[in-house]
Amino acid sequence: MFATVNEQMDAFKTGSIELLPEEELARKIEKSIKTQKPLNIKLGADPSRPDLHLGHAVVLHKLHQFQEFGHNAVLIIGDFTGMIGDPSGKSKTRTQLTREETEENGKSYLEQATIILDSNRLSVRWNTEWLSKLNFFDIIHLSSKYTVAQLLERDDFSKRYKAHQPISLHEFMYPLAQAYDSYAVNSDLELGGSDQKFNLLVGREIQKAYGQEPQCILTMPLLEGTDGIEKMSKSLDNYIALTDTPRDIFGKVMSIPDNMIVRYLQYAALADTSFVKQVENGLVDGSVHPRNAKVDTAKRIVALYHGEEAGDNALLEFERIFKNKEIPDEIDLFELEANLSEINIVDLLALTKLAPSKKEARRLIDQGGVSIDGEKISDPMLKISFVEQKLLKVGKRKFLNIIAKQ
RNA sequence: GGGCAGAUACCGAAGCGGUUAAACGGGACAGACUGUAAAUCUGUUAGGCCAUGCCUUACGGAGGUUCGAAUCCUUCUCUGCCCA
Repeated sequence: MFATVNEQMDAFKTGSIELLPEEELARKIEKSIKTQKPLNIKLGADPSRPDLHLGHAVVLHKLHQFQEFGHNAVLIIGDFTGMIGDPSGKSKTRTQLTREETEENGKSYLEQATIILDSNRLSVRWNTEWLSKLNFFDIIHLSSKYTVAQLLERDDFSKRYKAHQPISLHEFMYPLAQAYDSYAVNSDLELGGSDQKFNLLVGREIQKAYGQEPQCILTMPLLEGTDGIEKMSKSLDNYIALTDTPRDIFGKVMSIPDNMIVRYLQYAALADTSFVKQVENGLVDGSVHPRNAKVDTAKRIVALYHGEEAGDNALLEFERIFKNKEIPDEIDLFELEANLSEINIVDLLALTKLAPSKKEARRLIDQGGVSIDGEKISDPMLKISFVEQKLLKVGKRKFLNIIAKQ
């Protein structure tokens, strides 16, 4: 049933940043082989952002790998902790969510996570189950196991502290709550992004304090967003969502800076280590053109979520639009009310939401970003009849067919 | 409990009585260029209109002083620092 200790260790370490402590995990794996009992691999899900993207996928794929080796994935939906708000990596206090929001987001998270995870070897736990039962005494008891100085060691806390920025007490409780989760599910190993290292380590301390064998921790890199600088996140709008269309995934990957190609190839496309090396070297010595490497990476990522064929199609579509400046395969149709047989171009842009306001619409026209059936529009007062269907194009990638209802 | 400092557009940050829809940087958007939605360069970046101009909102909230305030005063909310 299980692969050897060495095989597992090598596989798990691949692509990770830190695995601590290694010998301890080796021992756990050994024991699991001997007793034929899978390990509990914990991953905490933050339900404050319900849209999963390729950044989350890095960790989810790693968790999936554990599943493939026969281990038990324990996905914790932080519906309770979501109401606290994880301060990790944030310079500001996070907004707290309501019960309803976390519940809904948690469900949506789960749906998206199972795009990657094998739902057969997955147990899903909502941490309200145990955290909501703790009374004030329990909480004080829990907090007595950790010190303020220890908490202030955490990078983002100490930065905020030094910069005289507020840190609310409840934020201090977050790592403890997350650590308690590890105890509650008897975690053998907790996975997380590298920014989670501190929280994961607190888990070890708390497990020990509660008389449980401490978990190992495995951290994965934080994938940069499409801007190539900040980590991928929804709030920075530099993300590629798991549920994005093939066309969007492809296009967004093409928009990453060239120096991100290798990283995306490794962590988003999950290419073999040897192949990644090969491309990396090729880019350095010039034998691989960055555009081609990027196209390949984009194709692989699309294929990962939508299949090979979708990857190929996305490439063809991309070339058609941007290389040959043709129009895409499928364009949405917008039907104008029949009484609007003639409409002003500015009104049309606002009505179709291709421009957020009429003022913005005028600006776009000014800048030469608007065309109808390939003809650039320069007069914002222009009225157009849509008795027969026409193609409206805004910017480089917004297309919409317009026709008046009969 | 007391003293001090601060809150500016998507973000960071100037401005400290008028010519400020608010410098500058980032971001975003558009254009040019390109074997890329890379890089680079240029421009734009509150909303509305019977529009070469006009109107409405906008500098934490609410009042006030003034011909005129983001800029001065009062008060409220929030935050940091120091003292207890």
